[in-house]
Amino acid sequence: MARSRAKDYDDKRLSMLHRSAELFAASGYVGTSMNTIADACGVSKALLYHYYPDKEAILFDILSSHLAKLLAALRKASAQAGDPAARFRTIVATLLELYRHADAEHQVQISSLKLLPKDKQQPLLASERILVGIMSDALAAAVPAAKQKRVLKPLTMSIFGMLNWHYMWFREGGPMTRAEYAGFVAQLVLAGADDAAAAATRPRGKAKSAGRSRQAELL
Amino acid sequence: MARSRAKDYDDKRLSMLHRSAELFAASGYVGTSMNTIADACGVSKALLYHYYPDKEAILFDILSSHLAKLLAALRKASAQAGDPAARFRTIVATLLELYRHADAEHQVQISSLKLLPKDKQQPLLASERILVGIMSDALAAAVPAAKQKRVLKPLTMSIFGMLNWHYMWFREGGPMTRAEYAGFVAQLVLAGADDAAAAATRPRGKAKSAGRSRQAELL
DNA sequence: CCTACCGATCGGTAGG
DNA sequence: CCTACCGATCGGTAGG
Repeated sequence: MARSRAKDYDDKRLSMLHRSAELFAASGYVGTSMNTIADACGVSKALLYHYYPDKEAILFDILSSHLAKLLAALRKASAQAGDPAARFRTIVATLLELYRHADAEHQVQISSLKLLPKDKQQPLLASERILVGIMSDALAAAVPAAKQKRVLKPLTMSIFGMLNWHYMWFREGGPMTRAEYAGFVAQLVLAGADDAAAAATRPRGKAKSAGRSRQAELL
Repeated sequence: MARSRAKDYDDKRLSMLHRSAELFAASGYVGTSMNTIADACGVSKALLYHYYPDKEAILFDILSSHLAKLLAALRKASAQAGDPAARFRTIVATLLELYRHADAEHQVQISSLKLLPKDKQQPLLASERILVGIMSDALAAAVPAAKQKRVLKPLTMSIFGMLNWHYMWFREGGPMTRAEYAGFVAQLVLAGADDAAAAATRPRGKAKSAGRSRQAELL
């Protein structure tokens, strides 16, 4: 029964990984002891050390499996057929949907990735950069202004800002569904980015309204 | 010389507070020891305990003085004369400008406020709620769609998402100045929010372009 | 304002 | 001889 044993082993490992992420998210990485993790997972500390050589390996596994999931899904979404705007919308919706059960992993990524030694950070940061690149490429195809070099990065990071901040306030059963909020963010960008890019070239300008600045852009 | 003694005391306290925020931002609250803080500030641990009764008091002071600064500046900005769009732009620019020298405090707010006991969190969360309220009010006045109850919170939090995420990527000397990025964010919202609000009512819709969805909104 | 410490708890490992 | 695990405890360091 080596096969089913291995499966149990992996199920248990994944469940321990998620529980650890929840504890790290709530109390911080250093603030969560191996004893606490073991207790919360209902295993002995010795068993915990059977799965992971040390605490750092747990943190690394949380982040690398989280980022691997995001990367696989966004690669798939960005390869879909259809026009650039639809592809951009799909990428935004896919990312927000992936966050549904990964709030803890997401918070750990934000606040604890930097606690790893540099050499363990490196492959994780590389994955993050690829994710950003997928979003940037989709934007450059879907939004005219995003083709300007000075606009692409701020616009890309604005979208990650909106999506990556959602864990702070978004609640299931709130004013919008998850899919609705994804549509909201995507459309905010599709409808507003060109105007925003024009506005950012003259930050001291006293444009009286969005309408006026839209006209200015069209000149 | 009680006066200048008091001044020195306060200068020293503020400088220790900022240095502590930097250490907390880099290594986490639990991951930063009182010995490390004392060494980094060039004082003995005993002197550190002369300024603060315990480690928790340092964290609380970092957050409460940071939030007090934000609150005072945003109250002033929201009281300015002018049309609603200009006031909204000013609020966004003010917030981003305040973040210029407060990256560490900002990161500590995001990742360590929750480590305080509930009763110490409470006044800080109340300040955060007032900040959100100032932004919401400015939005409701400047953006037609923001008057819809289901739109106001997601839109408000999208703006905080963009602004509060900037520490992750924004660098002085990058593609945009701070003021330019503030103008970019404000205009993205002013030009795109009404479209976005319309899009979020039918997230599965396959609108072919921003133009089409703008028309749909006007019907 | 320092050195010398404390009770407790940390991450990690022993024997079986 | 291996793996999967346990109760107990190691040497060092934390906040105070």
